[in-house]
Amino acid sequence: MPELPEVEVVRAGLAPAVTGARVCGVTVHDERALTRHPGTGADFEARLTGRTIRAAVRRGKFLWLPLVPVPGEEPVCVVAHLGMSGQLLLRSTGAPQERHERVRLDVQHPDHGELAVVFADQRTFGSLAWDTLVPTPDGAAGAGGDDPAVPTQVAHIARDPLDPLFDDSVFRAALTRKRSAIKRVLLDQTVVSGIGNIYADEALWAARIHPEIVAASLSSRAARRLLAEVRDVLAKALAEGGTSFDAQYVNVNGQAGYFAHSLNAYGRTGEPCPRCGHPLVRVSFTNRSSHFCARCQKRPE
DNA sequence: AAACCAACCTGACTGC
DNA sequence: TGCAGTCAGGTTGGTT
Repeated sequence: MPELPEVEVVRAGLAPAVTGARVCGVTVHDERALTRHPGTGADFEARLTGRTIRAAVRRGKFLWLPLVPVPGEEPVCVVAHLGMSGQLLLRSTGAPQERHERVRLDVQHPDHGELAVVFADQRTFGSLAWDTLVPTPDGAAGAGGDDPAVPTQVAHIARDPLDPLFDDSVFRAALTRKRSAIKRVLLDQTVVSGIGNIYADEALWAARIHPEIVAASLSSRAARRLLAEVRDVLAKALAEGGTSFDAQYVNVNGQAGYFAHSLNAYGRTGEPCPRCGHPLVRVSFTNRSSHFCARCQKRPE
């Protein structure tokens, strides 16, 4: 379930279960889930076993679990990315293996007892990895009111639009320097993080902006409107538990989100635009699809 | 430096 | 029933 709202739903579900919990066992079923881990599966298991989780933190679509420090060691964490089909599930200890289970952490929580944290991932684009925490590039606090640190793998990722320290004027200034299509810029995680194909299409539809307009050609007013719509759609989707089209995209308890019912453009090819009634179109774009209303979202001649 | 594309995977669905 | 082709929520690393 992998754009900002879905990852935040997972983070929020994970946090109370893992904060303060001790990892008493790690099982790597499939090393393809560790493509971003610097060592083998056995190395991952050995490093993590016996450690205590301090929090569950997110930036954009990345999620990480900082570990309680060991004296003399640099700050470390387990960093997770769900890719296209990754899930983090909370299960009872000893629960049967999930269909696409790749890694299992058995944890012991001082208040909640034993629990299994299962990483399942059909397409294996997601991953878990051991990583060190480094100071945030801007020196300010990381996500979730945590300390000013991010995993090295996340250092290049911009703050997301729901981060209180996201700088709107820096974002708008970046747009004026980009000659590529506005949708491509929205999907560039080094400019603004957390937005994927669904919410890019939804925000552009809401702001009445054609996805292929050159970013730099947007007026300051249009850029402000777009950012406001990005925030609005992310917040609404989060409130609805995220977007689920099938059983792949679920929270830590395996439940789907409801936002698919509220989509205005994404996946609605041929249906009438909810605003003007003109049929929505799907256009191939960057090896994926854009959905929009050609009447409401005019491309300049 | 910025922009683009192929590659990494599995599974569901469509049309012949 | 089978088989080929298409599509799916993302990121990276290499090439222009």
